[in-house]
Amino acid sequence: MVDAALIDVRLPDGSTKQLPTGSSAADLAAAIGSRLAKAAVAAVVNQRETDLHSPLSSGDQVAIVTAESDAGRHVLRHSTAHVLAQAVLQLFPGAKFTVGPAIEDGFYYDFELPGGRTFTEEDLAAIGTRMGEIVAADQPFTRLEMSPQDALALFADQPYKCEIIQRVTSGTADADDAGEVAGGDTVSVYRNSDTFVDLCRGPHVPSTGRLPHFALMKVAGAHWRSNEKGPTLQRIYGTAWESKAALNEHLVRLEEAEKRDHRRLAVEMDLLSFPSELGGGLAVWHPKGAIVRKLMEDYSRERHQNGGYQFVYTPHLANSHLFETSGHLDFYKDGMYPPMEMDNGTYYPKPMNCPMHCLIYRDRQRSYRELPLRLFELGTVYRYERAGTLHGLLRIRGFTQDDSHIFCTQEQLADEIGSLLGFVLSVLRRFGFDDFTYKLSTRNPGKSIGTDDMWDKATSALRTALEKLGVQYSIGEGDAAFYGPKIDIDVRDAIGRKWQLSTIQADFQLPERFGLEYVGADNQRHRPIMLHRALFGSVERFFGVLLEHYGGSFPTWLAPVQVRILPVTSAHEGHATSLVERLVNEGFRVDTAVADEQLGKRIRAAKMERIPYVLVVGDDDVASDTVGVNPRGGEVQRDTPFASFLDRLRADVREASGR
RNA sequence: GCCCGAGUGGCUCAGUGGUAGAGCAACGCACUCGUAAUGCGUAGGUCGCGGGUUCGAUUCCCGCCUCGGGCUCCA
Repeated sequence: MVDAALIDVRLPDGSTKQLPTGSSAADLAAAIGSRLAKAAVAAVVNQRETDLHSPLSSGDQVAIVTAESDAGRHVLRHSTAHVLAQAVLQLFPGAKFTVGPAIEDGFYYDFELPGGRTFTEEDLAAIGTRMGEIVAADQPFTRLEMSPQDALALFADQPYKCEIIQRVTSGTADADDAGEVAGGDTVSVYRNSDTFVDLCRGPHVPSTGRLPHFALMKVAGAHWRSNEKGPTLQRIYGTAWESKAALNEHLVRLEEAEKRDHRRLAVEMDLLSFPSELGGGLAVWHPKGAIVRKLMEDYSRERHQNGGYQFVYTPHLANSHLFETSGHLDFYKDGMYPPMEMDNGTYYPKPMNCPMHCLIYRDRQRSYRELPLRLFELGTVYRYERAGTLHGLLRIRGFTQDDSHIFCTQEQLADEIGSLLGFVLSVLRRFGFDDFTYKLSTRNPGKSIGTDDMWDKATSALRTALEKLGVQYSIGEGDAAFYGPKIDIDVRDAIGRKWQLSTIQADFQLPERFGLEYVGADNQRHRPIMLHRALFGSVERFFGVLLEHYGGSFPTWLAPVQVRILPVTSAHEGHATSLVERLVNEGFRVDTAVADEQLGKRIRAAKMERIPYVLVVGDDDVASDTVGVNPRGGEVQRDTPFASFLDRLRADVREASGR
């Protein structure tokens, strides 16, 4: 006998809870506990996200979404975007609002202001203040569902909202629209007040009073529906969190990231520069940056040498025929530097090294016994990146790839990719990265060449390698290069940011286009498969990422200056110089600073330069061949025998470099 | 490429319709010092570039360049 006044709902832990008929998810949360009720922002009922106050039915599977979960923050941010929109519409009569989704760490909302007005910093402050008032007013988020016709009438003076409604009704909605509506023949809207209502699928927090921990971050231009030719809108970025502490933590993280900005550190540490006389996106390396880069490259060469690679060199320019053969001129002409007309031909700076490596392969007949043939080059390429996209070392026009092309047989493919993955990870680990994520990118039919069969084989070889490695990976549908599928490896840095670095790409197309062959054991001609792969990706970009990862404090094996020796007074300068010599003879990078400034000041200068070891030598040290060791981030140790310090230094370098 | 913002000594920044200032860095002198800033002094800028308005522009206007934040793009 079922009590009609009660319903049973199922909870995530498998238990059931009995509630009065007509109870909402909010009532359920309250019935479970007051802490949960306080943290609840939305609910998942039968796998569908919904508002906290939507009524439950018997048999529903219900999970409460709390503010400190990823899903909960997403709801907070999306709701805060509505508060932002309300504030802007109030403060800027005639403003049109478009879309305002939650994004990683925050949200944005795009507007069109009357007369092409733009937001200023002062506007941002005023908008923030008005948002605070809306939060204080604790307006409810009330969901309403209506027909598209009624919705069009409701948003009659909001052309962007009408466009979204029309697109959804006509069945041409895309991912941009999906967050905005309920789907089907019903349009859902959320009303906050008599004057503010926004098109939205939801869910939302119960009321604006739940949203006090927000901050507006910046204003930017953006295009309607991401279309470069569409209207330019004014975008406001903001962030919102479940607590004051979480918001502050986020702001501190941003500050930390700013301190680590590689462009700032590169100037501060005198590593490299971008002279405007050179042109945008082109860097020159100063001695201190160059030494670090050389060490990185040396390490790379050593690993490749031991990994069965053969080194090659190729020129920076090539006749246009080469890039016609490779297909680059068909697919990436816009991204290539413009051509030079010379003698009887047209020449282009190379955007990639692979065509030239194909020519090396094709120079003579190859036997299956030579495969896999692994060619390696630190090859400098030039790509015409659009002016607005350049960004320090991370997006640059002239850069050097640690580029390898591996020619192998179909049968060798899966194994080769497998061992490549291991090789890539082991090299990255030496640079302090140990948190990786993997993405398998698949074919984009409109932007690729080759047969389905080729693509299927290559894709499954990559997938097999990932599965053998036993790692989680995501699929980038349609993200592949035009010539084949790929695996991209992202690393997470010291402060948790993700960077895309390494890539392994299968290529059935270039061997075809260049007519590459090998003679098999069967004495027949076969077509090899080619793998493109880069570990650093671009040496410049990798250097920039490393600089941010280490915050400028390079590990000892990479530090431009590893040891600075400071004589306490001029009387100890001779001794300091002899220690420099002893360490230089051991292959270390060491210098000294004469005693014409006070010791404290010289120590401070060395610390600011992030030198791993500062050695102080005075009377006692001269007498007994000891040093005072002041290590970066450690405790000062007086009277350390020089020989012990030398051991420590050697161990430090060996450990950090993995050699 | 598009939208917004910014360009003042090597760096960080102040300032004004009447041809510019601070701190740090550099250099010089004195101090010779035991673990994150000794004192005094000197030098250094055609105020991003070009044009216009003005008796006079670093300042106001226009164009360009470079940089920054986004959009788009990223083989």
